[in-house]
Amino acid sequence: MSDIRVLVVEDEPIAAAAHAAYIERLDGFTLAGTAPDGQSALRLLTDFAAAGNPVELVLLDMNLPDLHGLDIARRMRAAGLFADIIAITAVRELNIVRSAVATGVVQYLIKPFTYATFADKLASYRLFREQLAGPRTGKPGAGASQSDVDQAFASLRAPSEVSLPKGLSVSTLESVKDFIERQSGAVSASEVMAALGMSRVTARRYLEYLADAGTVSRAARYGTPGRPENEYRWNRPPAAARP
Amino acid sequence: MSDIRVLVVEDEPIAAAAHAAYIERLDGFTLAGTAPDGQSALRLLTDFAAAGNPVELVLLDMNLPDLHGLDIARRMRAAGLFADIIAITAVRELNIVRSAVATGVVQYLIKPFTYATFADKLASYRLFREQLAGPRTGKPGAGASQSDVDQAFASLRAPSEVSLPKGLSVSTLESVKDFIERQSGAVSASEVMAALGMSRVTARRYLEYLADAGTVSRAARYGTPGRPENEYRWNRPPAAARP
DNA sequence: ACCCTTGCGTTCATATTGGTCATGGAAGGT
DNA sequence: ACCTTCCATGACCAATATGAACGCAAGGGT
Repeated sequence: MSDIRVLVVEDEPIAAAAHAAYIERLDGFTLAGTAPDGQSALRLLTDFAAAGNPVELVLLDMNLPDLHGLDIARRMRAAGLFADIIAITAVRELNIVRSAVATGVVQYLIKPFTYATFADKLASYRLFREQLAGPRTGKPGAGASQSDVDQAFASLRAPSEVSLPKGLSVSTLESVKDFIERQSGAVSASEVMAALGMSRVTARRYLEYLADAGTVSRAARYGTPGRPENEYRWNRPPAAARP
Repeated sequence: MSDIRVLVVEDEPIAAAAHAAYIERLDGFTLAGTAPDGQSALRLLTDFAAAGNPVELVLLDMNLPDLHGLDIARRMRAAGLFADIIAITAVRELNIVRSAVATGVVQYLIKPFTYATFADKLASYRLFREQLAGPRTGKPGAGASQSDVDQAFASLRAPSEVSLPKGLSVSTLESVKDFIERQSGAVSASEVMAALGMSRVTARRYLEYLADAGTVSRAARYGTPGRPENEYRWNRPPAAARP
């Protein structure tokens, strides 16, 4: 099977270059081009399709200078462009997700994401494509059964598995991240311990990991007797993906 | 949450009546109308949307006298109609599935199907909608994390009893599901083991499958020494009214 | 200025559970 | 009656939060 042709749509040059580099690093994918805004993206897609060399997958940023990503998706469908779309966005609005799904968005990436997450999403998409191409070897083009379709859908929508350092669990990390994000100001390790019902050591270890990852920032808190306490504050996510 | 309004598009009167009856039998869904062909379906959708009472889900037969289902989906998107689509077809062509996904088809049913399959697909769609409405309690529109989106997508896929993974039996799964549903709070794998008289490995495997399918949610239980224990909670918010 | 108090950072060993592999036994087909 | 298939089980190893112990850096009293 030939490679899947990908178009990167991203207005920020740094992020666009990063995504393009990601694509070329991956096996089974080929970069068809990049576009900085919606109009040029639609023009590129139309040109490629007219040349008989259509783009099959679009990495689509939702926030573009001229058009919203959902508008681009809608115009693509109206123009008969059936490329699949992986949405990339920094706005974490859940109500957009449903509209995105309705316009044929197959994956949804929230910035900032790591390369592992990115690769995982694209790998699951490739698996989805492969399962649709030939679900069963003994059935030469006979047709698909319900379970074949189910399996293809399942591989497309399987949750990602991120690799964490030893000693940390995914669910605990999610709890801690969720708690810090809800707080308006900074939190200390003891406050996390009390709020989540975990031990001080555990809370501190996860906070330290998040500080190393850059998700939270760390500062000392003075003024109280005793050894100064570290306080952690949620960082606004940067616009670019972190590798 | 109010019911999900459904439009049935099917040219065969018998099948249309059957699907309509299915919808009305299901909890959480309301039949908005039926249409025998593509033109009337589009007109109905437009009228409902103009009346401020839009259809949220379309059961769309692929083979209609005037238009193909994919054409209807394409025109819907072009007209700005963002209703989700569950495709129903007798033609088992896999290459259509990809185009269907690109136009926002969330589920794919192959005729003939049983009522159980039908109900299962719609139940997973409803769970998807609920998770997008409020992914986590106590988070008033703060935003979604990557895992929230992943979980919503995961609930949309269909790993139901139609395609059980190897190593699981239907009867055991029913026992486990019944037990968890009866519990008010969360249960651990060990409690399921003790209550149902099965081994810990078996209990854990079924709980893990249910968590993966989105039927139950998984969380860590802290406070006790030793490795944290996973607790599983039935994932149904029917009476849990969120302020 | 010195020392004591205070509370957190840090480092282990420990207690449990999660995850995996190979085995046993039962059900159904031939 | 034999064989295949399939699911539950038991035992193993790996993983992860906890608790105690120790050290450290500030504040406050003398």
